[in-house]
Amino acid sequence: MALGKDYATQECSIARALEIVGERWTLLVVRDALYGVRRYNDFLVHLGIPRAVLAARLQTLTGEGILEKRRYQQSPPRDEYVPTERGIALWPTLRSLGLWGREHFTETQLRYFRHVDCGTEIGPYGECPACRTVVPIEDVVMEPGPGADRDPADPVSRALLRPKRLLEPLEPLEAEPT
Amino acid sequence: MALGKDYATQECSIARALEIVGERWTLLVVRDALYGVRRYNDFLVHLGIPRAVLAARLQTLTGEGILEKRRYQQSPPRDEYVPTERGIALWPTLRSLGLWGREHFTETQLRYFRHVDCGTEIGPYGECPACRTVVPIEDVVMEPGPGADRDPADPVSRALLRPKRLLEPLEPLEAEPT
DNA sequence: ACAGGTTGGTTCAATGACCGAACCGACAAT
DNA sequence: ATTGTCGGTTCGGTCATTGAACCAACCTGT
Repeated sequence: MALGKDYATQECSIARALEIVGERWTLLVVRDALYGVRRYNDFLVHLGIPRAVLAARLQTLTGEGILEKRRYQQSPPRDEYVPTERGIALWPTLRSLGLWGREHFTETQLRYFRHVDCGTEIGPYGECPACRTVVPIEDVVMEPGPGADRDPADPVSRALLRPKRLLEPLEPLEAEPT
Repeated sequence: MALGKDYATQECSIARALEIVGERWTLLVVRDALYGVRRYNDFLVHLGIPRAVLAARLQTLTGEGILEKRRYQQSPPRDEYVPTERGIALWPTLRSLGLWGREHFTETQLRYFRHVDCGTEIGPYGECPACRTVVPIEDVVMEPGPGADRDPADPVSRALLRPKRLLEPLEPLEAEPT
């Protein structure tokens, strides 16, 4: 993570994890990837991240096996970045970080996460309180909450406004009627 | 968090959380606080963090209500930094981040976390698999695993080597016999 | 054939965060 | 009076981040 790059003296898996995903923007890139963002330009407009930083982060994330760069069309050559198992494994951390942020620093709820089978909101440990099972990430549906901006500027935010499963790519991104 | 300081365009509780605890060192300071570190100097030697950065982090953490600065002796005036409820609420996030780091980037286990009532190792969701309950942080005992350094240089690491409950202050810190 | 747009980058100067070392003030012990 | 400890602050140098500009490959429309 920047500068010293490592937490040299730390003998700790938390420090180890932070060396990899602790840099600025990194976890937000992973979050977006789990939300279904795949393409360089979509990350760019959704995050408002400087291009150089995005390129650097995508490179280290693919280097660490958290995202995978995958060619999805030959001409013109276009790549997408897809979360690997290792990236997906960050979901509990991101969920609990988001929960903490919401409970302590946000007035209104910005998004709901629900169990696709029953519509129940996911509990604090990632479980469905109704079904009493841990909900795998691909069975989580995300939808906007009362605090969400109904008319965001960028098309990616707008696409994320309609309910969708996590991990499901946000492909079509059809042009809007003005 | 540094530079832009905020993730301006992000309307997201994860981004909000990262604005507060996403800076370099911050989460390691909180981790140490949960492990029982209380005093400026103990953070300093245990983390190997620059003094100025530590001072800055402690200030923002107390400012955000994550740690509380508390005078514990009058002369000479000495303060300790204690995690508040808001700081304690970061435990699930830190635990799951550490779990991710261990599973994906570490060969040997550096620490065990066990349920004090039964000695069972805490499960991936913070639960005790034997008792089938979520274990509150003060009922978690931390002890070194096979990968831990048996003879670390700084006294704080050495104090953390013997099993102790989380949150329990690591006070005495007796001088060592040479 | 050519202009212009889209995508996915790289380069660069300026800014700001972080680093380590030095310094400082309050107090205690000798 | 000197030395040591604790909890900082200050400071110059280094390194990461930023935003803007540039670039190359390819496509589309005319």
